[in-house]
Formats: sequence, C-alpha cells, structure tokens
Amino acid sequence: MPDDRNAAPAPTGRRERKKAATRQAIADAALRLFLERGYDDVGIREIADAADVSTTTLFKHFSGKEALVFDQQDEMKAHQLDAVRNRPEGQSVPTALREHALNYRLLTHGDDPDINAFLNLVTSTPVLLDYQHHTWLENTAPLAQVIAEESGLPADDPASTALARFALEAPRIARGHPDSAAALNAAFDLLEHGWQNTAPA
Amino acid sequence: MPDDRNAAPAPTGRRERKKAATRQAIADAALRLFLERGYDDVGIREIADAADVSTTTLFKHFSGKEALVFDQQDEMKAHQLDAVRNRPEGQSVPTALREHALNYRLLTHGDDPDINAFLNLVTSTPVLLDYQHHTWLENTAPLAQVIAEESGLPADDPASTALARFALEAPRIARGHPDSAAALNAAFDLLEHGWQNTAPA
DNA sequence: TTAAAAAAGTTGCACCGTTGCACTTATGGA
DNA sequence: TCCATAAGTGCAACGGTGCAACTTTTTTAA
Repeated sequence: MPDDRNAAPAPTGRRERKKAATRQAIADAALRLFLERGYDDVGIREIADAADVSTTTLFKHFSGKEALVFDQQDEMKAHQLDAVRNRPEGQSVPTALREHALNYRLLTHGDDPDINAFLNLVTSTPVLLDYQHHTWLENTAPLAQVIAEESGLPADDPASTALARFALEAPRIARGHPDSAAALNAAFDLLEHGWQNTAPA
Repeated sequence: MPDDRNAAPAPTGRRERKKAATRQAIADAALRLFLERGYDDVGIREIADAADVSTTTLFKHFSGKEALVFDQQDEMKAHQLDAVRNRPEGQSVPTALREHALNYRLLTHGDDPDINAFLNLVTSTPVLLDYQHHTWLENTAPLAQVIAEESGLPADDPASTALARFALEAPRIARGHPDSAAALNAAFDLLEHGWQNTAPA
C-alpha cells in the first residue's frame, strides 16, 4: 500500500473531504432551489432535506441563509488585492482599482446563462444584495493595508483606509444609477484625482 | 368656544394626537428597556407589554425592531441637505459636507449622559449600526440632487451621485478607524481634491 | 490493536421577529 | 346622527436560528 506519511498535515484528510462534500451538497441544493423558485420561497428546512442533512448541520456549515448563495467571495477579495499589488508599472493605485472593477463588470455581463441566472437571482433579492455588499466591505482593512504598502504609508493610514472603502463602495453606486458604467467611472475619476493630490509620490 | 375652522387640515386632530402618543409610548418603553438590559435581551412582546399595546399595534407604528431606536433620522437627513444648500459664500460642496460631518461629531462627543448612553447602545449593537448606516444611505439620491443643483449639473449626474454616496459613507469609515477624526478628514480631503479637479466651475 | 478524544451529524424543540386574519372600538365627516 | 375609516386587539402561524443531548465516524495515542 502507498505510504502517505509525508502528506502535508493540512489539505487532504478523509475527514475534511467528507466535510467539504457535505458543504458542497448543501450549497448546490440551495442554489438549485433558489434558482427554481426564488430565494424567498425556499425554506431552510427544505434545503436541508434536499441535501439530506439536518438544519443543524446546515447551520454548522453556513452562518445564515444568505451565506448559502455566496461561496466564492473570498477568492474575489484576494483577486482584488492582487490587482493592486501586480498592477502595471507606473499605474496609480486608484487606476488599478478602476480597471479591476471594470473587468469584473465585463465578466458579469457576458452571455453565460448560468452566470446570468445567478446574477438575476442576486439582483432581484434585496437581502442578497445587502449581504453581498456587506461581505464585500470586509475587504476594507486588507485592501487599505495593501494600498498603504504600495504607497509607502503607515499600515493604518487614514487616507488609504478612505480610498479602500470608497473603491469597494463604487460598484454599489453604479448599480443604483441609470447609467451604471458612467457612474462607476465618475466615482473612480473622483478617487483618482483626489488621491493624486493627496498621496505622496 | 374657540373656532378652529381655519387650522391647517393636517397637524391637529384628536385622532392623530392619540396616535402620536401611542407611538411615543412605544418608542419610550423600547428605549428604556434597551438601555437597561441591552438590545438583544429585550423582546418585541415585552416592549409591547411595557407600552401596553399589542405587538400588532407596535408593528403598525414601526417597521421593525431596529426602527424603534431611530426616531429622528429624517430630520438629520434634511439637516444635511440644508448644510449644503446654505453653505457660506464661496465654500465648496465637499467642504460644506465635511463641516457638517465634523459638527455632528462634536454633538455626539459631548458630556450629556443621555446622549452617551444612547450612543453606547448603538455602537455596541452591530445590528443597530448597520441599520443606521442603511437608512442614512437613503439620503444618497436627495443629496446627489442637491449637489447637482448647486453645481449646475444635470439632476442625475454620475459625479454628484458618487460624491453624495462617498460623503454619506465617510462617518462609517471614521468609526472603524483608530483615529476617527483623522479618518474623517482624510476621507474628505480625498473628496475635496477629487471634486475640485472633476467638477465644472 | 484498541481505547479514548474530537469532530460531524442527528433529532427535537423552543425562541424570536414578523405577518395575517377576524374582530372591536373610537373618531371625524356627511 | 350615521357611517366609513382608522386605530387597536388577540391569536395563531411561519421561517430563520440556536441549544442540548445523543449517535456515528474519524483521528490520535497508548
């Protein structure tokens, strides 16, 4: 039999794989039902049934009903941090943030029917929009720190915190505005010009 | 007997006075209990009992549990709009918004024990912070419109929406930051400089 | 190998915020 | 004065969430 002794202590493990599978089963069942009948018309108990687990188990995997829908937010947050760190030579921080936001916009306006259905679910359910925004804002502190690093400012510099928060807020402004692309750009124009005249070289 | 015939059809009326009294009784009871034992440890039914009404009545006066705490948000919103409209000659819009925010900060950092107790209740209860922020943001569209008017821009100009939203967001940034005054000022520095280089004369 | 510790999952229940329904009472206008 | 309407009542129910005690699986160590 193969010797697994030196497998890293973290990633693989019979336990963790099963746990991940259960979690996935729950998320899948939830998303399927939500897409079929709408977020508000599907109950927790029903989702648990469909995934063949108890509601208690469901809540051990997800902090609440809304969390069932967003299972990849962490990656998106990390992606944003990278976009700032690995921006092209000479590009300003706010510009990098703008580019990232615009790229993401493109992603979500493609023709992939799955993505569109998901997006439609979210945008048509106020609770989900709020939740998404809320968790998105949790990236404020990490983003502020990256901005500070990239700009040679102290770790909790107020200006970098402000820029971080505003940048995270920009997509939400766009969504509420009739011309969402214009709104997004206007927001980043403000930030770019402001940052340029505020931050050190 | 006095003749009330030409009283405005709106304000006085035996019915409406009673209604206002009931509403006030509910809000008072709720606030008292919340301050005594904390927001999460007081139930709706208990508040209704203390105000001597049914829960049904309570919910006819307030849209939800959180709304019991904030009964003056509308005035604050109007106040902010006025601060922009009636700003001193030659003062820029973002500067007026900064001044207003700073003034409000002073109000809430006084020595009035009642105010402090209330503030403590809010800041120590995440749900309430979120709710307050949420309703505060409802001033985005009105504020954006005032900004547009004052700046000679079309009513739904993207830049004015962005500025409005960011200005409303600023206090929340400040709260999360160790040096809240500095954070507030940094945020408005960004907006002032950005607006100056973006907006028309 | 096996015993015990730890983690995943189950079952059942109860709480809380919130809503709907059918009903009574008070008020203001015709 | 009578009536339409609005305020308020009481109750039952629903959905999301948390708790406690218990069983099953997996890991760790003796």
